[in-house]
Amino acid sequence: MSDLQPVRGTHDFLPDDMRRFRRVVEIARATAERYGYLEIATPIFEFSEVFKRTLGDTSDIVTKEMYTFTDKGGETLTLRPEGTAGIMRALISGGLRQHLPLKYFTYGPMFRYERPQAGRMRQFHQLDIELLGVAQPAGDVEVIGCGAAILRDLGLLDRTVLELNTLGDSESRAAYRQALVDYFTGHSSKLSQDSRERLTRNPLRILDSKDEGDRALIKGAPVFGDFLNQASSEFFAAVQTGLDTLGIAYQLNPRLVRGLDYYCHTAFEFTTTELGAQGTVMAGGRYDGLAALMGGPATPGIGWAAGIERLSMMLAEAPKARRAIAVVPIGVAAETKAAALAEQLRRAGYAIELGYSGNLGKRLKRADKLSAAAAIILGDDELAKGVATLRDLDSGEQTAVPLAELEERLARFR
RNA sequence: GCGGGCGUAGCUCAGUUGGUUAGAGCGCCAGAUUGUGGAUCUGGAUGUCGCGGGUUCAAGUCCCGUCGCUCGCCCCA
Repeated sequence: MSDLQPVRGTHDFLPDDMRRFRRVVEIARATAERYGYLEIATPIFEFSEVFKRTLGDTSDIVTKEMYTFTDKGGETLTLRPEGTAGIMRALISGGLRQHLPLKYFTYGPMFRYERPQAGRMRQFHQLDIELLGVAQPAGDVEVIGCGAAILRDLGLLDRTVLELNTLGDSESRAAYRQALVDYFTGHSSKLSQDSRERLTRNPLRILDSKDEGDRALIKGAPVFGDFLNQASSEFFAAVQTGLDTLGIAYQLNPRLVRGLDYYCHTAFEFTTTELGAQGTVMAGGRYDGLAALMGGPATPGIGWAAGIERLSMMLAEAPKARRAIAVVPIGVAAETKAAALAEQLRRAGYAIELGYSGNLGKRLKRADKLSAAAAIILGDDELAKGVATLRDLDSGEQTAVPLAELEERLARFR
């Protein structure tokens, strides 16, 4: 393996990629702010226990996908595979419970040792929204509504489908889980290899199997609705009513399951058919049991994570870079003057490109390549008269402008 | 972790049943144009043929391994 290759599953963000990335983050941040979510950031690594305890011993993330290492002090640390556990840790360790309810927005890199695929990287980036301390279904509705609003503001909402399900409370889920295990154990000889393993690890996952044989069996499987206790049913009904009120379209998907153990009640995913196998663009749910799982006081929570790269891929075009203005000196004397002028204009708020070498033609060519909006040409003729030649690079028109008036005459190229 | 497809110039690709110095378009550089970009014309440079090994007189081409990308499974955002 060459040292000059990027590490498998990582990639560089070049300016075009970075502008897409920033558009996603900036729109998400602005929209989340309108919903009252405040931006925070937590470390990208934590003590491994933070993730081990919360994500469940059987999840693939914990059993084979974590980037775990020992630091020089002998501590076992893990590069975060997801964002929620770190935020919950911050809530507990920072004594933030006294301020509940809390509404946080964050984004940043996550790390999972997975087989890379389009839309699936070993270092990838997520947006994250968490609403902590709200046990009411109104919280679920707001969190989903905020996610929908971000997708709408990105122009992507009508290219996704919101799938919705409930996992019930722990009592309902335990009963249903047992019923599923009983049912599938009775037919285990007909189950696929994958699903036989899921039977012990995460039986709910079998419902989501793509195997044809499994699907036939699933048709006869117990239905979760029959196992939801009254409280869980009412909670789910309230969430649906809330979404209806806001005019947020969704499809009920009884096979929608969460990968992580701490979820309960509402589970949802915004999915698209445009990204191949990695169709989930934003997903989340309620995690009332998480805080207790971490050893803190019980604190209800609901949130979602969205894949920034996946959203970026759906953006039709990279946003355009800001168009600069090129300062083009001709000759040694002008060169010095140009540097000073460039600095002056930058301080005044303009984006200035200063070619570093070459004659007039070369520098204009470079300005054109950068898609500069205008060029300020400074030569001996101009210096003698105390003017600059201002050239509009779109129309080709150019005029002599006294240096003292340059700043204001540039305003239309800002 | 499992299965399929693919790696030739910066990019998109061509390269006949193995056969001399590996090609095209786009892009890049230079000149036509020493004070005027985009268009055009002329010229130029592209390259460990992913990497390593094997077969052969001879390998971009065949075989094995490996790395990477990709599609699906798994998992998940």
